[in-house]
Amino acid sequence: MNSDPRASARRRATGRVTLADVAQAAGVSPITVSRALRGERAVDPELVERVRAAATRLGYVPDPAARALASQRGTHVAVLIPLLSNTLFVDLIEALQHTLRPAGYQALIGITHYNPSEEEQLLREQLMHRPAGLIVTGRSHSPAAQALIDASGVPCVHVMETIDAPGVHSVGFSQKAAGAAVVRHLIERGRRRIAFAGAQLDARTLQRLEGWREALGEAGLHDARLEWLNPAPSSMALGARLLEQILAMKPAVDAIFFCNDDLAQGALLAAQRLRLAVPKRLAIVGFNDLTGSDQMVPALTTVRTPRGEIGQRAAQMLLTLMRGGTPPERCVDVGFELVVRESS
Amino acid sequence: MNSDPRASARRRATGRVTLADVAQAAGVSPITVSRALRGERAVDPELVERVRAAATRLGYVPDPAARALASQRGTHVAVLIPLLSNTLFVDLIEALQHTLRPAGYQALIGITHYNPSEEEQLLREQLMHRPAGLIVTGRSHSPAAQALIDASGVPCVHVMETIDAPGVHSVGFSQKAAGAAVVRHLIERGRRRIAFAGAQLDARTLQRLEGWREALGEAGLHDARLEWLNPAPSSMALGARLLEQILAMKPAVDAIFFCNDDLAQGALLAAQRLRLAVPKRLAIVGFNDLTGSDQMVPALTTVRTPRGEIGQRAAQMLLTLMRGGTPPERCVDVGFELVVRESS
DNA sequence: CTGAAAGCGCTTACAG
DNA sequence: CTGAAAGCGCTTACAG
Repeated sequence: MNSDPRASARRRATGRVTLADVAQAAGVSPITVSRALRGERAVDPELVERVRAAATRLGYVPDPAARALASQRGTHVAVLIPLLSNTLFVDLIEALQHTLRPAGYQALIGITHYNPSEEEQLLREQLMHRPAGLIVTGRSHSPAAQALIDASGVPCVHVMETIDAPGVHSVGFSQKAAGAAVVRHLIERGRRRIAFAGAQLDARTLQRLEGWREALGEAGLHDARLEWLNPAPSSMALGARLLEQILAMKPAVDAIFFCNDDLAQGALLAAQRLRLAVPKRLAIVGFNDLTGSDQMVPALTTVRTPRGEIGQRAAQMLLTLMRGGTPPERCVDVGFELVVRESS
Repeated sequence: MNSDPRASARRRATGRVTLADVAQAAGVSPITVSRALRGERAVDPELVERVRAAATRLGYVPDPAARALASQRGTHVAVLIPLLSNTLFVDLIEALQHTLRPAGYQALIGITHYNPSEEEQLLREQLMHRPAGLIVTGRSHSPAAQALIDASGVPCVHVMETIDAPGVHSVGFSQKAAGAAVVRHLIERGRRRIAFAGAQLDARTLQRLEGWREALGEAGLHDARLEWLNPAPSSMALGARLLEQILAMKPAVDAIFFCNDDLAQGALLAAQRLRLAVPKRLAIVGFNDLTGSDQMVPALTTVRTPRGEIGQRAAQMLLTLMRGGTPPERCVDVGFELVVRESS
């Protein structure tokens, strides 16, 4: 409560207000200030109050670099996603930041482009910066990447898929079950020749394919020639091309399940150019319920994937892990929702 | 050149290889290692070689936190953009990272949602982390934000617009000229009642509007009732709604310039539902050449904005600034390109 | 061109 | 529940 500025806030050469300044102003030791401000360990409530007041009065702002150096742990969370051009991941990022920022963590975004070696390289870079936590899309691609994560000891949550393995934390949904749900819906509507059109062929696409296979198999409708797999990146243009290829099949298909909405949107537009009646002659279903799918003509049937909820719950789980706690569940399934519109 | 591991790399408690270890192995002082590795100041080439070799041999990795603490400057660049859901900014981010990462900088992305107070809040947070540099979309919205930037002394480059003001660095193009170019194209094609449909109403949208006004004014075709401005976020659904509203006008319009491609795409789909002949009865032009615009039926005429080049050149300019240099130009104009397709 | 000293601002054990 | 000491790993002036 000293009002002499020289005594209450003796500044360093940098002009910055430090922990020591706050300690002096509050009449306690620096370490007590540190503990009081972080809420770590038990500190006399009255002291906490005094410290808080002094910190506010002096305009104290902790230095993340000093904290990181002393604690050997940064204040940011590294987030590895395949792409930013799929709005799926944009929604995920927004949700993550929404939960992480108020807790004092910055998200550092790394884009892997679905490339295992880029993922590994990014992981190496990010880990060098000692992140407090890690969010990774799906299972790591290369064993080397997984080894890096394990060796780092940095808490990690995998998102988008449910991964039920010891020591692995994940938030997502069953991509396979979602794929199967699409097929069952189409069968219910009387479709018999249901093609699967996949691009990129990343792990999750293949899991949806697995669901497609299983559901068709159970109905006795599976035919391997109905699998159209293209490793090129997913895009509207590719969807248009896939549609044309699949239409050339004999016997004709009566439905196509595209592994992502952008493909399905492109196919819908191509169908228009070809004057192909959707859903009358051909049903089209997408995946992810991306922007614009509800605007298409006809509106696209798809699977709504709760990436907002995934981001939020993954962030919460990571927060628990970073504080040294144990999350209630190691593998959280947030489910999915089939959105039936006009195209099926 | 000591091969005794104990002597050549005496580890700290953390097990980390430090500058001191490298110094000892190379037989020089730590500060010389620091300088040799950073390429700062003149160091005897032979020593540099020895230091490099020792660092490689020991697997030395600099600690960003320690560097940040000692130098009072972080190793990351804060990037402020309005949204990630407009792929425009995704392309920008990718280009920025592509140039920044090899130079050893990490991009920290802040999303302002076109909200000045969020921008200010983010700026405050980011600045607290002492970024090495700053990338901001357009002119800062609030004077307070600009003041924060100026006071911080952190090098800053503004992107997307050309801002020709003293002390301001920018890379972009003239949004106004681009808006005018669209209008001139439509006039050339014989259109006379050309509406402007804008959403979000951010600074750059208003600059395009300015170009629209000017070009129409010069042709004696301006009519204030042709301005349709909606502050809601840009989306396909809003584009559809705007189209319907504008179609109700009397006398009828014969062209609409949408300030962003997603609006135009939505309008194109709505036109299909309404069985409105585009471009015969109505020309539609968008802006930014986003994903899918070339796939629309009819394909969308738009303005291709070189965000990849903007990102790359802005990063280079910032790199120069961060190294204490002076970029050759303070305001770089990368231009734009009218892409005439089928909808106009 | 090179180095010894001091310091950046915080936190981690270790005591009490 | 609180604190004195040491240290995290680097860089900034200041000398020479």
